[in-house]
Amino acid sequence: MEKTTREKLIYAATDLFRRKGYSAAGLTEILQAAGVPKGSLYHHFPGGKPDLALETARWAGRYLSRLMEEAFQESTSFKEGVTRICNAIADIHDARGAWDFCPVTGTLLGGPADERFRLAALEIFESWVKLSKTHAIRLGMAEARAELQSRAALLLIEGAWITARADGSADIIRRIPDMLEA
Amino acid sequence: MEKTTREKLIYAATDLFRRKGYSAAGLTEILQAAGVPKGSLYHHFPGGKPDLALETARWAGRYLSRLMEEAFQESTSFKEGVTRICNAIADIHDARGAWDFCPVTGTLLGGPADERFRLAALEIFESWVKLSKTHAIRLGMAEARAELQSRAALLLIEGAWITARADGSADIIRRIPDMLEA
DNA sequence: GCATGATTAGACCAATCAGTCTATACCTGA
DNA sequence: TCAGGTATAGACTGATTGGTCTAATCATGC
Repeated sequence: MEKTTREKLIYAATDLFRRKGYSAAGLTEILQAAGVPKGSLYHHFPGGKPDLALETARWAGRYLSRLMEEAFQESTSFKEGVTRICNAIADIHDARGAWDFCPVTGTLLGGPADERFRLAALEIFESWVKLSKTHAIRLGMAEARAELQSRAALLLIEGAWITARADGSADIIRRIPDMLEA
Repeated sequence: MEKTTREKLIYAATDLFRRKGYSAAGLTEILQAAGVPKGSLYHHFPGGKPDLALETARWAGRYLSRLMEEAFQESTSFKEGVTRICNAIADIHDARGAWDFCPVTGTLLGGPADERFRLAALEIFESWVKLSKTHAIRLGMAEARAELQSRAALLLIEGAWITARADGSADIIRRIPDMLEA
């Protein structure tokens, strides 16, 4: 399966944005990693770097949504679902040998103080909470508690994504499930 | 009390690093905000931007440690301490009218993939956990639980710092105490 | 095989980046 | 009042930034 130019750009950008953040990741650097000339970037993303970042974050957001959906589908309790998600994210960290930002954080919130960026990030975060809450209720949790637990899970995961970078280890991510009911 | 040049630089850098992150905050911009010429910066911080960032993060780390220490001193339970801390942080957000990064995150983890940066951030985070854990035990919590709850509090606060930026509101920070025992 | 729009290719540009350097002003102690 | 170190001041530099522009190439329909 041949990757399209657009996909190459999004993959390379995802990688660099979450490793270095929006500002520190240079356009030339992304282009080089993608093996794509500058002209192609501005053909596919006329808005330049911000356009690419927005699209990249949405793509990563959908990727993680899928990961979460599968985790919950296989689970018989909310905690089991969160455990699967955390293990999966921690495994990604370990496999990369790098402790990056959450792709949404690195790409959007590390970028310019643009309202479009803020809203795109908000939309992705809220979609995750909604997904989690829906499954929590499906698995027997009361609505109010499902809401609070889902938001707590998001904060714990985002926080762990940060401190894991400082730790140089993904261990803290695997400890999240215990924190949810501590 | 006259502010020294060094202090002016650290204050301005703290402000800009947490608002835009290390990479996006330009040196010229910091200098202008501080009202200090370039020569002075390299006199006080011979290592340039990285030196300034390291010092800035440590200063902000101590500031928040003090805030936490006072919050716990005035409290009769762990939850009350966390509540005071969260309210104080949320108040800072509201007072600024901006929803910034945690100063440590923005300054150090938003910076270069330098080992010195990573270790400095780790040291600050760990000092916060230690402080919180000590007070949790003092307030009657068992050691293992004190450790876990303190780490959970750190993750929740760091995570909320991120999502508050997307929300454009500090409300989520005020909901953290409920999550700790949910 | 020719024409047309889509795509690739990369030279080029102004602006900005962190950092260097020299000159001057300031302060303190003699 | 002078000497000498400290600090301020900002012009300047080379590298890099995101973005523009034109030319070449590719694919597709006639």
